[in-house]
Amino acid sequence: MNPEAIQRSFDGSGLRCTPQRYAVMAFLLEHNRHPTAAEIFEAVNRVDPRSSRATTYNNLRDLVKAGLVREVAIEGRAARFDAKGMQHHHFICDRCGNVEDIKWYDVPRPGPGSLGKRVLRECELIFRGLCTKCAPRRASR
Amino acid sequence: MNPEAIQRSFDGSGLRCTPQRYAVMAFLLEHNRHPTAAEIFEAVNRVDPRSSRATTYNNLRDLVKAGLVREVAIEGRAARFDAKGMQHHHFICDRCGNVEDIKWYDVPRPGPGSLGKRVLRECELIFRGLCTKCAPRRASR
DNA sequence: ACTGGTTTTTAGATTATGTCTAATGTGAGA
DNA sequence: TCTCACATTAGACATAATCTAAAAACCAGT
Repeated sequence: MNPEAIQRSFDGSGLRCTPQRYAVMAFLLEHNRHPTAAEIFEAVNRVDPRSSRATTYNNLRDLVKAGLVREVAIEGRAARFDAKGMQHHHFICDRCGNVEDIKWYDVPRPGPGSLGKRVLRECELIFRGLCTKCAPRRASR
Repeated sequence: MNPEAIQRSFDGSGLRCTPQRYAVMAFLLEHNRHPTAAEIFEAVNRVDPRSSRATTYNNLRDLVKAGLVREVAIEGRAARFDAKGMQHHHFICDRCGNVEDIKWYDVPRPGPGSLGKRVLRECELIFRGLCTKCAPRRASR
């Protein structure tokens, strides 16, 4: 996604394109590392303009609410963030907690019988195990 | 699951069957409400014997490590716990954060091509939307 | 029953993560 | 230019969970 596209996605969600917000989005788009809020904060502050911690959290929240970014909660660790580019599934490493993308494929939805009156918005598949780096030393945590 | 079965499942994992640990497991088994650690702590302490907060957390961790209990991380909220009885999927409410069980059905696994050298342990499906209680007032958070 | 070693529990301090507050800054439209 | 809603900020605050160090419970072997 290029700068203008980021602009446009902000416009479409009624979000101003501030330098701080732009920096967060741009960082997420050019790293599919699924960083934590703390990592994003640090990264965008290694280059100007300076952004505060509160602003980083505010912007992440706004972007998630706008549907431009996905938040991934992980047991016992900080949440991770992920620009919603192409659809994909997630692989979460038991050992290091890193999140990696798995090529998207379609998932069968539950029958209306088991959903009842619930309103389904999305449906995500999460794989767990050991990532490429951790698999060799199949250690405990 | 009856008391002896709980005993046996503890034995099988090398965990002593202490009153505090038993209380946690029994509570999880008789409520499929997916309570938070705080709720479990409060609940087991409404009846004797008293269990401390640290012990509740310790025991939950032990049970998760032993594979008897599942932990479900939820964005912006406390983790929830779930005795692993029958296999099932999870529905997480966008509005109230409650977790509900969805009848299990088999999920296609990714091809070995997209997994690479990763070691797959499990594969869970998470549905999001509004639960039965929240669907009527389809509000924002 | 006593000993020694392991596991478990405990209260409270501590850490980690994220949110809130109140003041200040910024920019788009009248 | 004025105005007002939106953004940013530093630091206080809140919440969830973990850690620490000491005491207690438990078991196996004697």
